[in-house]
Amino acid sequence: MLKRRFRLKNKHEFKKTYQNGKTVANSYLVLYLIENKEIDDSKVAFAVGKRIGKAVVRNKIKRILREVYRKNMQAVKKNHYLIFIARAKIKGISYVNIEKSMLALLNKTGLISRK
RNA sequence: UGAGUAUGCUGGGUAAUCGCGGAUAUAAAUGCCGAAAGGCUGUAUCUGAGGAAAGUCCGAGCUCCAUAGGGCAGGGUGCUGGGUAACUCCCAGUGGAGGAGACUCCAAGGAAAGUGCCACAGAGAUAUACCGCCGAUGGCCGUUUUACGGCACAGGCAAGGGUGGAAAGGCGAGGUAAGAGCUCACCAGCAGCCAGGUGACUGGCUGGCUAGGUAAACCCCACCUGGAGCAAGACCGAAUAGAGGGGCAAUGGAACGGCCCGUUCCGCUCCCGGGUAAGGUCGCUUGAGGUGACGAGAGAUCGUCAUCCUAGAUAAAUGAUUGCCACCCCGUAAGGGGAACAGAACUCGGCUUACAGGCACACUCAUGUG
Repeated sequence: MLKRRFRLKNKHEFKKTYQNGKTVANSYLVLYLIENKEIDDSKVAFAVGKRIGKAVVRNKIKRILREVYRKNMQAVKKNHYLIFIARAKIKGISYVNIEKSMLALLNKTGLISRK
């Protein structure tokens, strides 16, 4: 899990990101993204809807997403709000594939430099 | 040994690295963010999901609405006794149903208060006569004429057939023209009395002879029952503008689960200086609490003493990776694979549903051996 200051928490932050943010997606994830120069770091949130599965399944996916983000957050550019939304296909996907999927989205938007 | 019945428990262990929530301690700055409330960092130690955390189906605590009030309506429960804070739960019994048995299951008050319904079939479903039986009595006819035979007209019957889940207790004997509780024995059912039991009820005796089912159909009877819920609710709190307390008067409106009562508010006036949204803090975990011993009880459960403190998040922490041991599967082996149902959200007591494995104890039936 990330520390609190790297998490997106308030309603207005969510609202702003959903309404004004850019969107990119692949088959497992959707990413909402907006730049905010008022903050020093980037803030992130993960949404896993009820369509994905029962509580145990959803928790598991959230935790994997957080873990993947945590490992790669050094490379992510600052001053952004990010929201990752899990899509139905993500069920049963391994840690490695989720990591690939997330990195692909971050590359696409230029938030991290391609290795 | 096999098949089964019932009860209780368990729901991998251990170690390492990286990471997160909470508590405590400590350090750094008269620091940073914010209007304020409040929050932010490092280190150390401790601690961090379940038996169902689930479904949200019952019952409570707690909070606010009036102190939760009265009547009606509505809703719930429904054999007996006990347990409990309470229950629709639990325990022990009674009655009924099922099973060879251990044992299991039951929404188990009232159908002679009333009403409704009982499809199809069938003549008829609280009511009948289709087939049928009889035709003693009365009628008609015949003859060998105070009697007998015939007809099946009046009429009698409900035994048999047939229909049905169910056809006016069952079965046998007597009885009769044929029949019928018409009479009798036994059985079932009903009422009364006696005995036993706290009671549901059980046993016996006597009597009159018969009363269909259905109340998770309306209904009757007895008992219980106010509403909303932690997004309850309390507090802190910019902008903007409102709200709280006391007194007064009259009729309308609104609110308090539906209606009636009842209560409160809306009006005027005086006083006070405070209140709302986003946001934040509290509520928030010490409780009908766990564990052990002893005692009471048939049991549910209760009492006494000792001891322990065991998640409190809020776009919501318990994750990722790996080693060893244990378990299951595949394989001669090296080795490979697997591990259920499922994630706290105010807290308890239950119920229900889901569930890979494993353990303990009691009992029943069958078979074998001694």
